[in-house]
Amino acid sequence: MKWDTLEEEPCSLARTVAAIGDRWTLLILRECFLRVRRFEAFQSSLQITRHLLSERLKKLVRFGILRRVPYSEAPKRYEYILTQKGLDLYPIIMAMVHWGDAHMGDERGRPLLHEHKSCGKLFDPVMVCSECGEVLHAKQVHVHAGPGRREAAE
Amino acid sequence: MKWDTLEEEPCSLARTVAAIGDRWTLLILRECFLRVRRFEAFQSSLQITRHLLSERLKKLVRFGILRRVPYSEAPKRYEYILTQKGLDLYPIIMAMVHWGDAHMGDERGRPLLHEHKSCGKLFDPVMVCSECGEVLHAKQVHVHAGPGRREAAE
DNA sequence: TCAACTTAGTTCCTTTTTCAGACTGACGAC
DNA sequence: GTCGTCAGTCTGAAAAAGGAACTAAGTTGA
Repeated sequence: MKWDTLEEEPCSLARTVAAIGDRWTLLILRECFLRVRRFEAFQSSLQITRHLLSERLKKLVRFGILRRVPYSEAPKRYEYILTQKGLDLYPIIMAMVHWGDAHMGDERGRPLLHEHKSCGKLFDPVMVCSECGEVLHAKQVHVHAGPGRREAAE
Repeated sequence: MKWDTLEEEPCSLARTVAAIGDRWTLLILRECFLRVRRFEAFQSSLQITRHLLSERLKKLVRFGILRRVPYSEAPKRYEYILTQKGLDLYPIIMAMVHWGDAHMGDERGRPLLHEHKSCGKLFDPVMVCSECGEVLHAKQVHVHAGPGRREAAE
């Protein structure tokens, strides 16, 4: 498969993978949600090579997930800020954190705890059905081909 | 960063990324949730090289996400089935599919539609707070260092 | 004024991964 | 006995990632 055509596949997972489906990109996004915004800050907290960081940030900007915003005119300096499209990745990141908490933990306990400001409690993210509000399980879901799949098949 | 030490980082996202954070692994998991189980079936639907497929399946088995189960004794043939740990990845996959639907779509419409068997409706997955049931947004969440982070810092 | 520092990258070379495709081995069917 | 199926392994070439030095523009401080 050619990774540059992945985003045109008639599969939303493949398209998401095209945008954020590699190790560094996911770790960069973690930092974004922890309010890291600047090149040097990403580099030193992730120990990613400057080359790759530069490339990945460009890609995230190209996909409209980050915005490159000047914060200083002279010298020209930019920071990288999540767009709404980027903020919408939050459920993905939280789902991954939650799975890691549940299945990849060690005896030391959770690395991070999450507090919901609205209710003031420590919480876990739970995925529910938009229609009935019940917790979702893989076996309770039936998949149908949608219009985008049927057209692609023609 | 050395990818083989990623799973020991005091960060649940990093540990999840260590297990499933690459392009092929995510696509293989998509197939698993679409009930694909056999080597040849993965290979032909993904067009992944046999070498990589073999490697990725081994890794998923090593992490306890898939189980390699014989379905024929002579000749010895195996299929790969999601364990509970693997099934628990469902919210991650669904969150990615949903984001792709919302932000990476084209004029043809959604590739797949999801029906919730319990309520019979087409739905979107929504992430809510386990404590109050409200929809989660990044800005409504405050992060604290947990025991696993504090010990790692010592 | 000049050296040192900061920030955001780019360049160059080496090492590691991935890719494409051929090959293996055990069996079953014809 | 040869063709087909399934689940892989092997190999050499191409692409991606890693490591470290370098650039460029401005700032600070002595």
